[in-house]
Amino acid sequence: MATTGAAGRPEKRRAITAAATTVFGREGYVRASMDAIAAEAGVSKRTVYNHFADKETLFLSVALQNSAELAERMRELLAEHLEEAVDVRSALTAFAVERANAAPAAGELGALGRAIRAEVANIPADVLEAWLETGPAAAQRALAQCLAELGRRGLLTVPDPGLAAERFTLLTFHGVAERSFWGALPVAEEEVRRLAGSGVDAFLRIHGGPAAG
Amino acid sequence: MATTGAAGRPEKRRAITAAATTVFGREGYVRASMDAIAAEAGVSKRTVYNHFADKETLFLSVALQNSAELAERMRELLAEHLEEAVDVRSALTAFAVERANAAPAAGELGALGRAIRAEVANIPADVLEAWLETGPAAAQRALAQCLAELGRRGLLTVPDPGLAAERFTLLTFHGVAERSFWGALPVAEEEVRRLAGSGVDAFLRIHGGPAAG
DNA sequence: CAGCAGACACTACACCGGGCAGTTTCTGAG
DNA sequence: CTCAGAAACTGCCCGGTGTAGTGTCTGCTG
Repeated sequence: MATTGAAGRPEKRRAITAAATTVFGREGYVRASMDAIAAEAGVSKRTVYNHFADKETLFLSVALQNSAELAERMRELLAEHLEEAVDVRSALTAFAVERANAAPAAGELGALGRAIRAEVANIPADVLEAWLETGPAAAQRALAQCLAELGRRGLLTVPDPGLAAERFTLLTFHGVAERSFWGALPVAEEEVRRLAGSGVDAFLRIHGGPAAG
Repeated sequence: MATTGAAGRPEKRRAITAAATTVFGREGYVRASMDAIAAEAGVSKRTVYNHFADKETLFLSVALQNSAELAERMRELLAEHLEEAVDVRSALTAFAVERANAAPAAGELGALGRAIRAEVANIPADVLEAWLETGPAAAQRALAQCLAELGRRGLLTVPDPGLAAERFTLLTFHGVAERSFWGALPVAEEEVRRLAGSGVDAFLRIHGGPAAG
């Protein structure tokens, strides 16, 4: 078996998960072959099966690992841009641009998310829930906390932080995600900036300053 | 041969495209098998290949056909709900709910869109562009026109119809689409209504009435 | 009758998962 | 430090399965 325990050399295991993330992200679950993953990891296919029971187990494993990394990256971006913001508009805009550039566009992290979204109907409900919880939902919670703090400091009007976070994500992020098909196609930097700016603009009309309701 | 011309009996051809839409939508491009499509159509596999050169041709063909139908359905919804609206809020809300229920959630139409989004990296650029143009982009244009008309009638403030349509779609539609993974998972009717209502609420704070900017 | 559809077998290929024998790498005892 | 032994890895193999696409003959139908 050796699906989770400390079986095998950890270094090989890491190489395998990294390779699986790359290949699953590039090809999608069905197209990705275990041979390709083994080759990408510089490891014998037999070794892959020493570490992971089967293809599905490997996929779900890297999916969960990936969602945690993605949420972590989100927390970093939040800390970098919003925690000590003074000019809310420019801080939110910078955050939105970096988020849009980092999460779906570039390799690895967001690419695997695309594979997961494509395969969602074939993922066990409990694993999917765990993925949502440690990834997207955690990211949204972190964003909500941050916005609430900005509200407390009087820079935003945030009666419902969860709702505000949802709106911010929709307005500044989903436009880019949709346009790039979650990172499958490139989106010009200029376009990202335009969408983020326009999104922040809309967001601030609803939640900006202590004047709005 | 016989990829597009009027080869074969049109009735069989329709059965094949309908079956392909169903199976591709349910299984995705890679998992869907030509045998399954032939069976679903109640037709021999040989007949499928008499009408369509290969799997990819069949997929792209139904993709384009589907996007046109989707845009048409959108125009119907717009005409039904917004063309003669008097109470903007309730009209927009009703439209948003029906759109969210129709497009991604239910079968056929939106399901194939999910397959296309999953396969986007393997679709020829010109076909993808054509799909975008006849489907999502056309739908957005129709919505923009409608919002512009509401603006002309003084019910909304719409300086840039295209931008307004983009925001409306993001706020009232993408939340549901994301939550249901573009129709792969069911979303409770109540949840749809909540998201649509909250989205319209946000939209009206930006574009509502002649007072806003 | 002419062309299209049906049924069925068939080729060619890719892939998952595992078996096996030999080799490398780590560990721990002397 | 040396060296045996265990554990992990490698490379190649094979079996089973699923699938795209084709060949071919028979039969229906306009």
